[in-house]
Amino acid sequence: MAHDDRRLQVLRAIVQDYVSTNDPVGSKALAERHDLGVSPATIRNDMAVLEEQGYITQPHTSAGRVPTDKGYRLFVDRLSGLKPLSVAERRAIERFLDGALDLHDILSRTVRLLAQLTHQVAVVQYPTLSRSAVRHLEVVQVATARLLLVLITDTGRVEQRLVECPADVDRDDVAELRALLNQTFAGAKLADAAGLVPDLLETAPPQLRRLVAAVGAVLVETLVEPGEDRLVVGGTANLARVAVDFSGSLRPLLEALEEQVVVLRLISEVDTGGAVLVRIGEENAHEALSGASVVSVGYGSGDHALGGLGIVGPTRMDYPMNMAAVRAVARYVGQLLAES
Amino acid sequence: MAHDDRRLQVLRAIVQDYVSTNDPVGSKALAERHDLGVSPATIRNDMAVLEEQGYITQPHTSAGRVPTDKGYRLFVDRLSGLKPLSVAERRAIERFLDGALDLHDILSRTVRLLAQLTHQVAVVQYPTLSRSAVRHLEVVQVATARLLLVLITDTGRVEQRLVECPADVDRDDVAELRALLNQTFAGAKLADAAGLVPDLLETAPPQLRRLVAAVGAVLVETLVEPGEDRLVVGGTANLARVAVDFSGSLRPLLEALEEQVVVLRLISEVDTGGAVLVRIGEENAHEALSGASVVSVGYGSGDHALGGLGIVGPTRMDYPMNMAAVRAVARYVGQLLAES
DNA sequence: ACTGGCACTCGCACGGACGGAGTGCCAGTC
DNA sequence: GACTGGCACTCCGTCCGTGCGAGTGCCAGT
Repeated sequence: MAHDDRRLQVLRAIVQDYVSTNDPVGSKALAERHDLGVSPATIRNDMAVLEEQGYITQPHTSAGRVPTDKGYRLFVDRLSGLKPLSVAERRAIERFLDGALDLHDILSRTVRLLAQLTHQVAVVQYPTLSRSAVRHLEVVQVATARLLLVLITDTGRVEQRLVECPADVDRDDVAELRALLNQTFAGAKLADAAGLVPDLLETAPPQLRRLVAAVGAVLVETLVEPGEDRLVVGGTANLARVAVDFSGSLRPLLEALEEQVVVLRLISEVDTGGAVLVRIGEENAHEALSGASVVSVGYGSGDHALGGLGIVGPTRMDYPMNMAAVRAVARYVGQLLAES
Repeated sequence: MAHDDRRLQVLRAIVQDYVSTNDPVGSKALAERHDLGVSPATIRNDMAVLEEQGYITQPHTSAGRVPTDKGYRLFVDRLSGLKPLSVAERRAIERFLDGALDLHDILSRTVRLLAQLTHQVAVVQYPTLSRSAVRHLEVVQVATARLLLVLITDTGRVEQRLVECPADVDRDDVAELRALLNQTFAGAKLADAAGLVPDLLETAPPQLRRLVAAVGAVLVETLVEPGEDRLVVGGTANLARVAVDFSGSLRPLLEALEEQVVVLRLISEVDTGGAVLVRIGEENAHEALSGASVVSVGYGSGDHALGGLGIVGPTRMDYPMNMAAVRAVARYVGQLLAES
């Protein structure tokens, strides 16, 4: 119907204006700035309906309208695509990320890049261990009864753990252990690797048994423990700029970012195949994020995701732009990790 | 002289009161809360002198007095010691740091601990490479003409670099290279290690020459490049609590923390033997820190420092407490790193 | 050298008035 | 039936004037 359609245009216009001006938007201003082809009075009627349906609200009687979470949701789902990045922005992505030295460098550049592109807080998750594969296992003897186990994955991540051995360890045994470990695990997905440990125990030569048991235990712990999933956070300075959107108190949000609970949101979406996920305001279960939106997407090489990255900002944000930026950066990072 | 002495007591009282209340402190309140043994009128005279000398100032006529940077400096240098930590605080340090898994874990725990103890932003520098020694060098062949060089230091830091080789590499050569590298570098201070590369080139068997040259180049780069000095920052949420001290705008400070220029301040003091360094307000050359103070100290095992750690907060902070906390944490971290 | 008293200065909180932006509703028009 | 112009109303934000309280500087007295 003609009405419904125009009403959605009105909603879109409200979201766009409100995002750019931060002022509740009134019917008159709307009629002036957008070619809706109707008078303010008509727009007022549409607004009344939109308000009744819960898409917009008034901060107080006789103020302009402001989108609700539900309004942003509709806007994101049906009223906006992804705003294509400018050439300058695309070039910035390449310039920023090329020449990274190692994994940590890639991720910290990514987070700075995202923060700069979107002017929001950027969050990047380290590649999940379980989705990558073992490239190499290294064993270094650091004391007579102490080994350092270093796990190198095909995503360039390096994990290290100290292993306390039950007894003094022979040099030759270390070499043999190293060979045995690599023979067993090289190329295995980390998710599967833990399951190989029992086999390893069986096939190990007798004199290595106890050693393998100790190392195996630590290895399993390293492989399955997802608590160590690290996060890189950047751009918190951008929060100061939009402090007004958070009713003055940045505290809970900063705390949440440090607690790294946000990562749970980022993680819970890796299965979707490359779609950008937007969580708006109250949709974020966590209370500290009730005034914030999270735009996230999984990155990875090829079909499976290695981790998530995204941004956190006020619900009043430029969704089309941010969604495009997040997706573009994720794609580029995915490529980069596939190469190295 | 009696006057001078009492004037300093007055300054100390002003700093203490102002730090705890955040209100400009007046002569009457001062006389009530402290046993200075004189009347408010006398205190007023002292205050007038202190103001003339530049130790305190009035926000506006007929308000109380507030310490200047110079006033805080005098307070720190001559009027306060380090407030001993409570038993609970000491215990918290142990509880927090014991059981750390690896270097990154130690440092991120440290930064959280410091932030929690001081209620300020905490900053910890990764151990400087040049001060630590090589524990092990690992070479992993990741493609026919591509090696991954992993450097493990005695402080538990792991650095990794890809090496592009001039030609395909033989498996046996990799093993020989590994042995050669460890034989040459094991135990060497990283600062000295770069100097050993030429020797290595001379003594290497002929068939390894080209390989050693490629690896050596990357190794030198890794050893001398101090730009990679990483920083762990935490407790930024604490800034929100003291936002009022920064005239409302946290922006520059947050930006400075992200730019990691603060590390320069932290680094520039490692030579001093364990003394806590305090930089107050304008003493920090960087403009964004003009309203902030930095309390820092070097940490390390034994005589030489491995890196710096400290806190950043408003000039209006509890210096005795924060200095004590920073020193205690640095000592504990130093011990911890010496053990592992 | 210190003290009590006193006049003076300001900043700040309170409160009323005002203007403006925006709304809802209604009668009129195409 | 959908849209429009007009109108009365509401309410927020701002401005301004006032009063109060805290604090000071100075001075005369002990």
